[in-house]
Amino acid sequence: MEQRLAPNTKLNEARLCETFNVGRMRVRRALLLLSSQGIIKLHSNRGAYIACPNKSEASDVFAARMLIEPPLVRQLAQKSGDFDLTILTEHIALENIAREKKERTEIIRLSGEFHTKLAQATGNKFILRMMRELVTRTSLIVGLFGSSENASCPDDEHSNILKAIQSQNPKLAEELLISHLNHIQSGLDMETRQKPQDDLATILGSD
Amino acid sequence: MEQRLAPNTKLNEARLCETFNVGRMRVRRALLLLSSQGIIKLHSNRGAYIACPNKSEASDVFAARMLIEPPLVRQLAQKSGDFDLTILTEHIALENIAREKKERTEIIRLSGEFHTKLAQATGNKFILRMMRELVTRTSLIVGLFGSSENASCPDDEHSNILKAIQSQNPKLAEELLISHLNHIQSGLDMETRQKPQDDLATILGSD
DNA sequence: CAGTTCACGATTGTTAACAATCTTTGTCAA
DNA sequence: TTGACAAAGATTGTTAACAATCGTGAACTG
Repeated sequence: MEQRLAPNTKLNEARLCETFNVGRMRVRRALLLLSSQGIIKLHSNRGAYIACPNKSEASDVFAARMLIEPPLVRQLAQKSGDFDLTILTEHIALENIAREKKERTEIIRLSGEFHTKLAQATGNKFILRMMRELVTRTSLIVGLFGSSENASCPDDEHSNILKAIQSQNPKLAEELLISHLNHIQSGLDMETRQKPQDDLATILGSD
Repeated sequence: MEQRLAPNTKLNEARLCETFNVGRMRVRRALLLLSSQGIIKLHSNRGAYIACPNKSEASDVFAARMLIEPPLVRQLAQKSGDFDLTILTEHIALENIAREKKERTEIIRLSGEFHTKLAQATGNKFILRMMRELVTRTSLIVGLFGSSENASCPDDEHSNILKAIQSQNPKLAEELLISHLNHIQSGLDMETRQKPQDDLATILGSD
């Protein structure tokens, strides 16, 4: 989610055991769950690799988000009184702080998390889960196809979307979100892949 | 999915090993995956149980479907030329056959599968996966709260939805689907739970 | 007789050794 | 030098034994 592990990076079981000080069972359970979410791919007898979405899968993710998120924000805006929007206002504040401090990985993480929290605001567990998956996959895709500067969402689009929701303007909120998703997608270069990567231990070792 | 296992049924590991002639590892992997999809619940040190959705979770599932499916069929109807609808026409045929033969479990399975195939028709893997999960959960819910006669979807609503899609009438398709979902939901009695159940082996043994 | 405690049995969680598979490296020959 | 082949090493998959936990029922006490 923070793009510290590039697609196709191999996740060695023994390495992970040492890194996190757990037995192989835990590691394998985690890998299985991650693969069920499409975050990694398990190749039989060959190990686990960070998923490397192709063009088709990438457009599937965006198509799915285009299907789900617009009705979602519309619903939030329509009955904004029914929902708890404080998570969202607090989140915008966090994003601003991170942007001031220029904490790159934090900005990336929060950019995705905003969309997750939109789903969270509905109070619907399933919508939240679906959104989590879609956002995670989007992170992977942006890491693969995105140019480095716009890896995060454009500066104040999140804030504007939230304002539209708060002012109970469903139409505007929906439009802003659609163009926001379009911005993200158009910032990608689907032809050229970004740098590959390795040396797993040093990356995860910082925890 | 066929409602052969009632909610809260315990899934004993040793039993499953015998039933399917596999080692414990396979069984535990399967249970972990099923729990990640919310089909079963894993209680620490106490085992796996078929999920037993409460009222809140049930309404979450229907709310999620209400959010996703209407835009989905609208999209199918708008560009029905872009999609392969043969799966759906063939499916309707299967449903009719099963209904003639009065094969109850088959009807239930196919009723859910229609909605899955709507998602499949878009060709979008993620939408398909989400729909699969939602349909599965719906099966559980119908099994729990549904009166026995309308456990399946009303007779020709699926057929009408498909016709609306084929005739490229997005508005009608969306309306039909919404009222279809409403029919399913209103057929539920959220207060009284249906029969519990046990004896796992005989149920799964038929395979 | 009701309620509590304890111990046993059953079931799940974990570990470690073993088996199977793949990758790599080294050797040989063309 | 390049290719194929073989053996060694590394990594994943599986199995079985062990440890920990929980539920149940019997025994005991008030």
